[in-house]
Amino acid sequence: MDVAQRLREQGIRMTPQRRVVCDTLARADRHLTAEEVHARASGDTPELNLASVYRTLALLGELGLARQVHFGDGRSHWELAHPDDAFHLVCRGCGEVTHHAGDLVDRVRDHLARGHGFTPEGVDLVVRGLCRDCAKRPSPS
Amino acid sequence: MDVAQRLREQGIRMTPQRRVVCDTLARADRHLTAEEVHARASGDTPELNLASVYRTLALLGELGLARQVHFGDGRSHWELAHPDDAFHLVCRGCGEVTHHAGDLVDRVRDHLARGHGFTPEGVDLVVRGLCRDCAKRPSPS
DNA sequence: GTATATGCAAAGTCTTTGCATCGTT
DNA sequence: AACGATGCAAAGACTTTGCATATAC
Repeated sequence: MDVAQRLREQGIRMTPQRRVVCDTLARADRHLTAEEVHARASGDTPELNLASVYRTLALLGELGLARQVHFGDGRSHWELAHPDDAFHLVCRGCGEVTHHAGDLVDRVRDHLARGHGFTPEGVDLVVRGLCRDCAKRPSPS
Repeated sequence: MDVAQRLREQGIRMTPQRRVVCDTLARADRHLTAEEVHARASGDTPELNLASVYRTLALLGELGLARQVHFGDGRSHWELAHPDDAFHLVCRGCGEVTHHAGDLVDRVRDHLARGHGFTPEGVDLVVRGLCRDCAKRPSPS
């Protein structure tokens, strides 16, 4: 975890709480809400307050170390920032969220870069629908 | 406005409040939050409660007549559903949100349709960055 | 006339903030 | 030792809900 270093460079302190939040995100198999980070991390050593989770997630976001994703359920979901710009498939049936690799996000960037005058900084691509398994079953809606 | 008809088909009643919300969305130059719809519509004839705005927007969303977009500011923004699947450019500088036409959203659909087992129902593509004007000025961050 | 929609106010979620205390540097 | 981070609790922002009343069909 080079987060400690990144923090030190910025004159920001590393604390057990921040470490736990980072580790939890790193270990996560999927995107976590603040509440979920808190739940998973509370098993760990230090007491961890939900407010601190929110503060840490915001901090990681500002530093570009974590990314906030909106799936349309009214909450924020977080993941460690990836170098590759995958996008998200959210299944309406089982709620599963999967990454989908591809160059689509890059293509969006390229497209905009070509004389449209808009400088893209972040691309959020979320596709909602039904995953293979849920499409087979009788539709949940 | 054929919304009245669409509602009747579903056995749902048309009311002045619902009409006002639809008209407000139709007249809107941009995506409106529930609060904004309420503010703009309150000048109109009937009393209009914010709760009814929320209820109407949800209804229109279910019927596929309006679309809910998340710009990452914690609120929902609404627009009448377009036939064309444009995506959204959100400027970090001035907050302006513009539609950007193109076949990118269609390409996402096509891509997924080709043997990935995921049935896309809705594609949310939001690009955050700086618009032409704001990019010229000293960066706001 | 009847079932549905509205208004109002209260409650619910998710998130942020103020402030005293604790802990990293 | 000093300043930033945490915990706690309270407040804030947005949205939903319960219930009596009004109203579209």
